[in-house]
Amino acid sequence: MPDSPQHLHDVLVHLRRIIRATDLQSKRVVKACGLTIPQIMVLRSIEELGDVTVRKISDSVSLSQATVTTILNRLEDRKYVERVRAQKDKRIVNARLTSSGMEILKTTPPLLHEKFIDEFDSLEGWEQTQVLSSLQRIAMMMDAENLDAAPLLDINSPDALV
Amino acid sequence: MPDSPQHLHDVLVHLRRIIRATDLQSKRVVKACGLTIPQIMVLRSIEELGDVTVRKISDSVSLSQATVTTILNRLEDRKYVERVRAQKDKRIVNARLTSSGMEILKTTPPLLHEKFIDEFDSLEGWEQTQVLSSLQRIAMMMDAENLDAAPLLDINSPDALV
DNA sequence: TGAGAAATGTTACAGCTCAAAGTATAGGTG
DNA sequence: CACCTATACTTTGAGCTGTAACATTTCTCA
Repeated sequence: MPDSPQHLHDVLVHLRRIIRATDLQSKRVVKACGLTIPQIMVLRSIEELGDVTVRKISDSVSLSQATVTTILNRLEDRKYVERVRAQKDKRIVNARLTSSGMEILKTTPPLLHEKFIDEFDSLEGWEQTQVLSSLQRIAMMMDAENLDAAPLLDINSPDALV
Repeated sequence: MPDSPQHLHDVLVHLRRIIRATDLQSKRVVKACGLTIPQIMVLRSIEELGDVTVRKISDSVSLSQATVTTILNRLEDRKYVERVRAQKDKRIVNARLTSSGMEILKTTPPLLHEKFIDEFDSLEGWEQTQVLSSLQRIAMMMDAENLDAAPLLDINSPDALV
């Protein structure tokens, strides 16, 4: 008989450790290149999507619109990003990388700690898949916005893993 | 052949979604009981450990000492917690729940979203185990402080979980 | 056409989070 | 005792994060 309350407590503990590790890694990355992880994620998102609205960035990096706005403020202050208001619909603001923005992106280190990358790489393929699918499963289960998303996923079926 | 870079990117994306979901859940909890998740975790930690030092709380909830101090400040302002300086060693501060603190703890909702709890409960035992061990694995791999911690853990053995 | 609803983004605010610097105390060694 | 180091905690500063309230613009439909 599974001890769910205990498991749920353990889930909480591990999540906290993961969140903390992420914060610590962000500090390390700042020391290495002067940008935080969220800043880099926003920059990369702009690089990948081209001129892009705040809303799209926000979806792409899983941050609220307000958070993206404040991050963009800082990036704009530092001339890594320009805001361009759309002609057609003046509500819309498009973010665009400056040349400095493109340059600085080249200097950014990996966003996951080297230790993580090494250990993840050293896992067997099926282990990587398992970790990834568990992570995805947790992300979906925690996502209270999309209440119906869960049934769609079926990565955990044993067949998919071999 | 596993596509590690892609997997690592996916790891990052899922982690961000999980962190965001945690933030959103904290806001929901605040509305329900007036306390944030970190505040509740600190209160619970004190409840569980009795009079306890800042350092021990910090270890127990995976937050830096500085963060725990600021959380304690707020909890003390609201009379949920008292600080008591130790007689023997005056550097040490022990945190203690007040009676209001004990009361408020009884009103706190679960820290994981109900949707998560339901879905987690509905998983097969082995699936819960797999999710949990993946989570633990990730937490360990991300923990750059304890470089040697990984080999110690053996929670993955099936016996421990059934 | 004109009022209200909807969409896009920003601002205000409160709280979380860390590292680094600072304060106070304790312990050890000459 | 005097100094030096280590420990426990707090303060400071900067950034992240969300919600709610706001301004602006666009859309809808009567």
